[in-house]
Amino acid sequence: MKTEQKKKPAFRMTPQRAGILRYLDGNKRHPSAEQVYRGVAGKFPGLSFATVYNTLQSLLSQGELAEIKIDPARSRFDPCTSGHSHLMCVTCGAIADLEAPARPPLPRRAPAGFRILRCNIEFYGVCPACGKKAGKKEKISCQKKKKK
Amino acid sequence: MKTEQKKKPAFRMTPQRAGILRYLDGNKRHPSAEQVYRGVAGKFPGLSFATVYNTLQSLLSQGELAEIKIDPARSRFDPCTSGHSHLMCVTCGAIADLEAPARPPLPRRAPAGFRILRCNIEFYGVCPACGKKAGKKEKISCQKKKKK
DNA sequence: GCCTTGACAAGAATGGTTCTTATCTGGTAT
DNA sequence: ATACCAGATAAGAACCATTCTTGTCAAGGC
Repeated sequence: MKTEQKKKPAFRMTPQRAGILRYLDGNKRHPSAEQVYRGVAGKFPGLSFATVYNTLQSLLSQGELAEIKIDPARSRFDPCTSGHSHLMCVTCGAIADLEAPARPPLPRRAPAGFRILRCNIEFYGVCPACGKKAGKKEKISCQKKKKK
Repeated sequence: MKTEQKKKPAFRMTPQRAGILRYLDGNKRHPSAEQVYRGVAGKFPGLSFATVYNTLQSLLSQGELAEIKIDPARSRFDPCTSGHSHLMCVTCGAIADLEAPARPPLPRRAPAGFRILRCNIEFYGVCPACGKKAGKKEKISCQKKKKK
């Protein structure tokens, strides 16, 4: 029996995955799955959405990638998993990093018997570019545009 | 002209809306749209999902209702809009209130030019009931079951 | 060189939410 | 009272991000 020594055939590197990894590496834009797909599909014309999702899931479960749940419309991903928090522009959807990890302020009184595991903190605001635009046009509601 | 004195024909009370309001009033279960639908449809057999969503949207824009974004699979709603934060059981999806508003720890260094508007804090954990079950069966992953 | 295992592409399926269309209703002005 | 009109409703289609299915393919171990 050699069951325990072949425990890691899990992640096989393929051209598609290499492309996805290259796209994500050092990427500070917090892309959505579709952005990853579009960013990589240029070099891999046959790339499938399923491949992107599968690869992202693999990376998530390996801890190589973080899923950011700040955008109500879709998941965004961050190759930097250092547990920082994020700030999203409610107008254009851009996401910025906040270096302060926003120390989880554990609630003073948790409901009896509840065991708290983790907490998410997300900040929302207006980015410099959108703030400038809004300043000019006084009031603008570009919420309708969905940023991909 | 009496244009300015007819400024509020906006929200017309109807039996369906009354039913939805009655269902929500004092409801501490943080129901999803579907739960609202099912809770009210008993008394209004012809009730449409669109009516539920429309009514919830009206209440949201009037500030009579809060949308809770703690559940990744669907929106949940809270008739109590007092700005408290929430704690969700990752196993069964139950949501509890945390009375401490979890004082928003504004980040020390916001990215230059960003104007911060608001922040969300959500807590995740295991509720007493699920904690007890998990204690018995040692390790259980009932994540697959989607609580409606 | 087989054979198992994981990866891939393509597209269907899922599920929550929104939109569309036609109909209905209640209040207002006539 | 009656016609009219804005808003509400029902029914279901549409939408969109994500997941699942199916069949095919390739790499590594034997």
